[in-house]
Amino acid sequence: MDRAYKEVQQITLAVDCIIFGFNNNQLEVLLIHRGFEPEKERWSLMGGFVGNREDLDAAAHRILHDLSGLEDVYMEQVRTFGKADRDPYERVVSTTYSALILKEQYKAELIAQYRARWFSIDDLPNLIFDHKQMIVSALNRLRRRVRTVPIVFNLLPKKFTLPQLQLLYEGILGEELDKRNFRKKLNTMDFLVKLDEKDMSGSRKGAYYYQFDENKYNRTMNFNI
Amino acid sequence: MDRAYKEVQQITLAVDCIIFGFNNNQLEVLLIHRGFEPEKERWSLMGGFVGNREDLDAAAHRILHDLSGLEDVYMEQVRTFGKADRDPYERVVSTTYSALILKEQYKAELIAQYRARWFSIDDLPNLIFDHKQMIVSALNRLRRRVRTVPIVFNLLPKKFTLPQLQLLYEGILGEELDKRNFRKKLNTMDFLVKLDEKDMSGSRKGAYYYQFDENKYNRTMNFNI
DNA sequence: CAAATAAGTGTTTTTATAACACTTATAAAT
DNA sequence: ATTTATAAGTGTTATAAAAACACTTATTTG
Repeated sequence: MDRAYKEVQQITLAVDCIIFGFNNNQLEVLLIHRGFEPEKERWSLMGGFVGNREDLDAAAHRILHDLSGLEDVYMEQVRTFGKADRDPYERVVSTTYSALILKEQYKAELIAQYRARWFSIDDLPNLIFDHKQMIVSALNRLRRRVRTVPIVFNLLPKKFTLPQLQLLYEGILGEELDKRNFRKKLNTMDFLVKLDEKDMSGSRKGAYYYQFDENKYNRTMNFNI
Repeated sequence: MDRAYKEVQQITLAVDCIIFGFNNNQLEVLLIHRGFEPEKERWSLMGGFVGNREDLDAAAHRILHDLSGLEDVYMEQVRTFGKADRDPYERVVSTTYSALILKEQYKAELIAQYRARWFSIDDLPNLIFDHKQMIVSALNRLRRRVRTVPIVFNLLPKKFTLPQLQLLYEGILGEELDKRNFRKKLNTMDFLVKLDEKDMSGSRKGAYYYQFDENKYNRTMNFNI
């Protein structure tokens, strides 16, 4: 191939995906148990290499799709890790992307195929390279973003209850929220639709289901938790 | 060289620096008039390529130093631009870093050497590739950051006046601030030291000089404009 | 029908932000 | 010397946002 900048060295470029899910009132990350070299039998993020004619964003989506079967997932670039020795085997610069998925959408057979597992963010295994740091920075970003952008609904089924939503926020933010203040805010923002169906599984009284109404949200784009 | 991931394509990796300065109550960006191909005679950010054994952050500092003569500059990674066709000559992925420098520290001979020029952010020339977008995203980040981290002092001399500081904030944020509220906030945060020397150049009354006291700031790390 | 349990609901207090106008120190002009 | 012009400096009130706080209700189970 022709090279316009001939003297310049080239570098292997990777994408690593921090895939967040939610379960048992805990924020979780999907990790794979590497059945291949290098670093065989250790845990790592889902990653892959960027093709020479491939957009960086597209590479992230392709890798996520290959490793999770998911398409059309909300994903954001986090940051690029470029220490020369971050991968001891070869110089690899890696850009991280973070995705929020509903765990049930993740295909069980892929879990088996990649020997993947969900880990609570409070209880991560030893990870290869700088993957721990990558998760930390993605989590920090997530904690900032969830307060101003309605992305948490990617982690919940279409119908969810307010206690569920609150537990999700508490799980992500790592702090407890006041039930009344939380609901008051949601109410004033006015993008949740109350159904007249109840989830009876979590309590005797039952909790009403709600849905996120994207159109209502788009009218104001006002979001602040 | 040995390659651990043999089948993987490699990509040219660049760093582009968005160097902000402040003058005439305006936030400015340093651009170079390219005297070389490709895109000769057009304006661009200061950039360069990442060496194969070089940390990404180090590359950013090296490039900044080469093109500005500056060392020990406060610099932050902004984001990575990776569209396959962003550089029409060759596939180049570029990570942007943003720096804030005091214009007077920038060596005049380098301005000549690189045919560089400061441009007000409200009046940018046509730029190559996606450099306009890069400036926009760095500016957005800067606007968020200046409110919670004391980085503006990089754009001011050691001794500065409160009117100067306020004009700087107004220039960065692109909005006017209330003088009394602005000063009240600074006062409660308590990291500025008032000198008993006045700057008489801007008014008849003269404005007291202040200094940023990093130790005082570090005690509370409380910053919010 | 009593007990247990999580869901649901408003008001008050506190804190932060926003709005607002006059006095003062000095240099320059007369 | 006196006046004039100019930007620097200074507090209070009003409004909005965030935080603190406790009881009632619907339903299941024993």
